[in-house]
Amino acid sequence: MHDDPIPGTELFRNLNPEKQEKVFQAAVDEFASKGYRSASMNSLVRAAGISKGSLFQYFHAKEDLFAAVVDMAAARVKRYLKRVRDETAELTFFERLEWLMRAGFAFIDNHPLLAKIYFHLLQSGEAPFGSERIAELRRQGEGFLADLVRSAQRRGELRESLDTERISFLLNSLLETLLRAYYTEFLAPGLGLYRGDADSLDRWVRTTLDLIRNGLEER
Amino acid sequence: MHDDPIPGTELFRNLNPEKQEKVFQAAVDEFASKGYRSASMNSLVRAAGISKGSLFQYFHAKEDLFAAVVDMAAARVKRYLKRVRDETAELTFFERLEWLMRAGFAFIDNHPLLAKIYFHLLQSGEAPFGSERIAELRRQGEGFLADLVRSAQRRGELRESLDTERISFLLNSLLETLLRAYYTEFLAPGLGLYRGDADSLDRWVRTTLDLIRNGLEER
DNA sequence: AGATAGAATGACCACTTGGTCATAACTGCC
DNA sequence: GGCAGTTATGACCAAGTGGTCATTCTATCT
Repeated sequence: MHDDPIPGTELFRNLNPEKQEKVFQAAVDEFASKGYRSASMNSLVRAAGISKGSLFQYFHAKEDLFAAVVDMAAARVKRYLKRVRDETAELTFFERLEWLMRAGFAFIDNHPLLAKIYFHLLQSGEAPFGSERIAELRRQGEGFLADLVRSAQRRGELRESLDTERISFLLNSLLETLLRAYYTEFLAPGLGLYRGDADSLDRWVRTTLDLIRNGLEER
Repeated sequence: MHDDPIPGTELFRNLNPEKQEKVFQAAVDEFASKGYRSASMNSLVRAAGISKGSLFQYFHAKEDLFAAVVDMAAARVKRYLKRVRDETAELTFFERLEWLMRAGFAFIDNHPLLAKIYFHLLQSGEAPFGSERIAELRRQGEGFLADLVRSAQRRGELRESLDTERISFLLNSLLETLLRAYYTEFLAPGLGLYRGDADSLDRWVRTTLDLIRNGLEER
């Protein structure tokens, strides 16, 4: 369906797809559960059931393998953002935000490991490549939100006076926290967000949207 | 002024204060710049100018040393929260929030390394002890915000219908992101928050408070 | 069956890790 | 000075790291 370009050395790209998949999936598992630094090529190799020599013939270095995994995660996220944007073009700003949140939860349900890698990178900055790449990923997410805000302003749904860029950053921060807490145990202890069921997520979505829409002040 | 209890073994507690300070400061430096896992006792020992044997006589394990550093950071944060609460008791909710944010920036200016350790722990969960300790630190911060919200509700400043706990979580998320981005380069690329000057912080404070107070909807 | 090219292997390398412990150095007391 | 008790030291340990490469295996073609 989505022909992602195959990463790695020519040798790896010529491998039969099942073996490619097995190796790549083992890498995703390893990086998702331990992060870049603590991920171990030895344990990866053990899990994938191949020899260390082979792995290093498929990817020249740990760094390259991680970059390939991140590329894939980022591409998936981008596709999901694009889909939300296109499918909600006719809706109001707050309806679009709601869609975005629910699609985010669904994305985590469908790709829990990729989501973990993606958000972990965004939050920790722990990566072999420079932080420029990370900043770029952030801009991608916030730029998407900024587009939503601007087009809502044009339609008169949001106040014209808003500081679009800063507001997008703050919105992004709210959504990111929510999504991270959905799969991270200690982020929202006792608040029913971690692995929450549909009802619980519903309340979170409503509460968050209400804050963003109306603020807290009594009037 | 604040007599924090001295951590470590009896031997360490009997050391002359300058040496205590030298060792502890080296630990703070190391954990702040590398996080728990990647912090190296070898490099710490080098920086402190003592032998490895001595360090392990002062603290039995890396884990103990880290716990001592975290205890100190958490105690400082707690004191700073208490101070804000007491000194702003007469102000309105939004004035108090503003104080809280500005005091947060000042805290980072005064204790950049401790702040880094504290927030890194809260965000990454990377610690030798269980996540219960981390959850407890989170509850401390969010509980503080929840108190502010509730007392403002009693005074009629905020809507009664608010979901206090969830709102506190969201507010905490906003403030935490802002403070983290103040000392982290890649979190808000190109938005003038990282190491921002007084004017820039001013805009951020105003924009954030405006969102929290009024929301985004045109009315 | 034999030759050849391509792929798989794991012993091996230099290096780092947290932690130990026999020994050495220093201290105050008689 | 000689002794005793305390503190400092760094060589050493087992385990782990990312990465290499000479060797072996395997599949294909003649």
